[in-house]
Amino acid sequence: MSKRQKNLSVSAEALRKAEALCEINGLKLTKLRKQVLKLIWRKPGYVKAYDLLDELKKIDPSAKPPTIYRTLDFLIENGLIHKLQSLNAFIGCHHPHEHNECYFLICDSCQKIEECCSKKINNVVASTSKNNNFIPNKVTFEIAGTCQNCLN
Amino acid sequence: MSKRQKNLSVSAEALRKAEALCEINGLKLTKLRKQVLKLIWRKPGYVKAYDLLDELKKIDPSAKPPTIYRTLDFLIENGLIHKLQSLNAFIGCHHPHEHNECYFLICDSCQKIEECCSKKINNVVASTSKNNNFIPNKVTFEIAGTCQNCLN
DNA sequence: ACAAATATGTTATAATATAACATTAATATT
DNA sequence: AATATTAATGTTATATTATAACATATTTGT
Repeated sequence: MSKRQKNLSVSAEALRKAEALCEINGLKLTKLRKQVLKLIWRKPGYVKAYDLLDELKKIDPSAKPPTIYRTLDFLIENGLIHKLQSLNAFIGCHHPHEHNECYFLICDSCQKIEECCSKKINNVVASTSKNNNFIPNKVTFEIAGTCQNCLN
Repeated sequence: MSKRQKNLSVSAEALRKAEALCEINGLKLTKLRKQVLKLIWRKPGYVKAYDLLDELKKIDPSAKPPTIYRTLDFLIENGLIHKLQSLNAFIGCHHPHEHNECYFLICDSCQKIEECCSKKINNVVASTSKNNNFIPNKVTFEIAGTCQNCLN
């Protein structure tokens, strides 16, 4: 399977998951939201908001910054995508609603992102919070560095 | 000791540490850099770049965005302050150069920041990276939520 | 004293994001 | 079905965050 084919199937799978989840949860995955989600998945790595806006404009020339940012907000709130805080960028979530704590390995060299979800990390977040009498709400955990592929 | 006094002494201590470290490492803590570092420590929580710029302008009316951003870059590179990626904000480091991995508990309610450094977290970063054949460079770990004080 | 490197000054603009209000579409209520 | 309510989208304007590019000054090394 070619890279492009693989990406297409990942994207299609993500879209199906998103539709199913919105159905179940009574969320409206409108035409606009679906288009944006599709655009996000179309790129192999992460996407920047204004790049997304440029893509969207090709479909809907009247699109403007609030169009994108509102849609991103919806997708983030409902766990369909994540914001990478250290990059001001966005990326599709591979397992929406399974849980809400995701961690990222960001390759500085090839821009690829690895989404990691580990019990160990969750435990550390929980224990760190507990030790400080802190009630966690949103966790940002991003490790930038070099991926295996780029080391060679 | 009053809150203000405490803050003053924390700030003074931080400044002394910064001076000592720059001395040792052959870094130039110029007048501008020291002023900015002082302004950062003067606030109890975190600071935004343009707020800092406004403060700096009171001392030096010719200050402009690059003045602040360049100075922040120097301070970050040399471990004297941290950038909070999820807030686009800056905060002084309590233990510059002791190590470079710091984690933050950010109270959404009172804006106070707790700087946490834990072996456990370092271990998780190391093991997560290793499991993914990833060489970590910069870690962003920020937990937003509610602090003990704000729960009551 | 001179060259090179570093730091700062200055202008302009890029990149990221939101406020505020208008309109349209979907849903619920009578 | 008509109406009210809520949710989504459209639109204009502007706020916020950050950097590029080039000029000048200061410090450091030779």
